Amino acid sequence: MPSSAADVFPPSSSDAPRSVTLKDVARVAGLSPITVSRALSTPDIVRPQTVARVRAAVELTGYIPNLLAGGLASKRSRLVAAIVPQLSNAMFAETVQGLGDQLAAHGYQLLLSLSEYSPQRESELVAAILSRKPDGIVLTGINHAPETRKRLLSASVPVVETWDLTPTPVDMLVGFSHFRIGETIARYLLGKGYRRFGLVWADDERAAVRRQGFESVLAEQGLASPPACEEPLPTTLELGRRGLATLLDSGQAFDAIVCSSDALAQGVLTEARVRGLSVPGDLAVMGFGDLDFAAHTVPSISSVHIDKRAIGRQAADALLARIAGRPLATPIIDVGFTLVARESA
Amino acid sequence: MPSSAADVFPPSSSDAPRSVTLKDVARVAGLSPITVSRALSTPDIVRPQTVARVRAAVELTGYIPNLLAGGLASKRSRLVAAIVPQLSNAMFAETVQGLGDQLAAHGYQLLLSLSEYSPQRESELVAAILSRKPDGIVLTGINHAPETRKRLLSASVPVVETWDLTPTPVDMLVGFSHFRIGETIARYLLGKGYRRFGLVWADDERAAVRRQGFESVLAEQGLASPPACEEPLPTTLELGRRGLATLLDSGQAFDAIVCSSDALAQGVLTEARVRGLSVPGDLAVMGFGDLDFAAHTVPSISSVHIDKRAIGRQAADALLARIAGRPLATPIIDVGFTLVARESA
DNA sequence: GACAAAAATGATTGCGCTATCATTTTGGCA
DNA sequence: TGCCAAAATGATAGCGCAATCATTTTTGTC
Repeated sequence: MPSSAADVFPPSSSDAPRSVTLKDVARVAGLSPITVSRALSTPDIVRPQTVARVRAAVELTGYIPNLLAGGLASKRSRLVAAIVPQLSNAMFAETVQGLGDQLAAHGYQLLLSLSEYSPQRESELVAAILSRKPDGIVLTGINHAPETRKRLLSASVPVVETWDLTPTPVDMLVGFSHFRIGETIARYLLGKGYRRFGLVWADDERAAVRRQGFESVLAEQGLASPPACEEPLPTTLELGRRGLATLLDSGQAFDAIVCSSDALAQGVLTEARVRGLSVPGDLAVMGFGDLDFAAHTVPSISSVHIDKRAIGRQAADALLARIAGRPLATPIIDVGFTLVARESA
Repeated sequence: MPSSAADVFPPSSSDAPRSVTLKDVARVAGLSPITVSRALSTPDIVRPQTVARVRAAVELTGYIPNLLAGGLASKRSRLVAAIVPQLSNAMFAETVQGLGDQLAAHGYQLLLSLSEYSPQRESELVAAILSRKPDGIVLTGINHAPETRKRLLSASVPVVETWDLTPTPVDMLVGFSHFRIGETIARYLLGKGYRRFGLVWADDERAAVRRQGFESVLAEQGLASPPACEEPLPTTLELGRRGLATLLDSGQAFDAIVCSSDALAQGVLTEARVRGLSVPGDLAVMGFGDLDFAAHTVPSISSVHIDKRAIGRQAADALLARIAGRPLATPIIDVGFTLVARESA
């Protein structure tokens, strides 16, 4: 039962009690504000009994520090910002989870923005993010608007690019080579004797690089680029089904379908079953990402494993090290990948 | 190829050029800082030609406002914080996506924290969040530590609880009734003639309420609480398979398996197929959440549709209205649910 | 117990911005 | 043209905290 409208008017400004500040705590504790500040942020340089007095006063007053003020004064915001294309994509959701967990474990908070795969949008987001003076920034991918790069550099804030690999990151990088994944998949499938490939592929930049890697190996063997069905993002089981349907209905013959994601592969598996095609007997299927279901479908999906969560965790570690002034062994971390051969290919 | 260690030492503080401030822009534009501030935040009360001069100076200097300072002075941070249990759970990822999109469209940024389903952790996160002086807070669920509620109220910040329903929210609420979902599922399945139920159920608080709703209807019909296999979070296809296996191996007979999520249902479907059980012929299967794949598996999964993204969007709208001082029609928004009958049950 | 060194605490100042109030400029109208 | 109200711009102060430097207290040593 909704309450009356009167209940939901905003509180008038007068009834918002002025919030408790350091000064209030100091008064209650009988100390100077700066000592209270130290007792809370660097208790090791304050006498234990003083710290105890401060703790008691904090408890009594219900004091919650104001990080806007603290950040302004100290130039450290304890905030890390991340931009990912979408959260609807389980891959990035995992990375954000890893990033968030690791940051929280070190007292940092996460400011999250979604770029929807648009460099233009990313550029605006970076500007908005920089206004919060984050201690670090995590980006997805390595292709940014020129403006983005310029802004990041002039802000001289630690940056980690993720989910891709380049010798020339803006600053630091935690990722892997999509091109090599494409090559690896091609060699694996060729090695198993497959020759008539079909692609069910998402329309994204990193998937495109995997495709280049894949086709480069085919080219070496004198094989032409295979027919492909391109799908929008985010990839789903439905799109995978439709992708296979489109390929098969084109009248061409295939012995292996390569997908740019496990969700697509699951759809291909489903459509194949509906059409009475056995996998991998009639048709092999290859996925990418090794999502949680890949190992447990029937048949299980051969895929490429990426430690999605570790990307987030290591990005956090790289930033935290840089913030703490610890030197990094290397600014470029290649988390690698593993082709996981299962039943489907 | 990693560069040498020397490349990755943190920059010394001396080479970080002092960043451009409002004062710098004012000097370049030949105006006072406060006029520049107005030209940027409330251009309608500044002469167009003055705004243009400011714009030019901003462009020239590459000025990026400092929202820490702005927020401290104005008591408005343009920040909204959200706490969800996990991002690995596609349900919450969708809600966060909806929330983030809507906030971004109105110039707000999202501070995201993960509680891992722990009220204790949630309580700590709320304290940490309040230090950033967010203009609004979005929580998942309605059961919070007493400390949490106290902190939120004394901060007098707009709050939206989500994903559940209660007549007594902390402030505002956007959700739906889990109990009624349980009842609805029970009535639907009883109506189709199923009587020998088995549950594959996640160990979470809201799922538990759906189960109560389900069992309450069974009790009305004089039916006992069905056998259940409890699974940890997040739910996966694998856990669904294992759940059905456990139930069947217990030697009992079932005509319908009810799952607390679509991922579990997909696993049950898979395990049933492996065991040669036809769905819904030998065994009906019911999911929850209507994830993207539910409509496209074979057989398709009967489920309960929740507009996950709308929860985020409407939570954002409620906060934005409150922040803008607009009265809300009601502080409690029930987004409802729809049982979607498909092939599996 | 006297002294220096070290540890603990305090006073002042400024981070960069906006609220508030004061002043100047502009434009409309007789 | 002159006057007044309205519009535009400016000066001042303060948001809450920590960096910096100054002062007081404690500790250890002979």
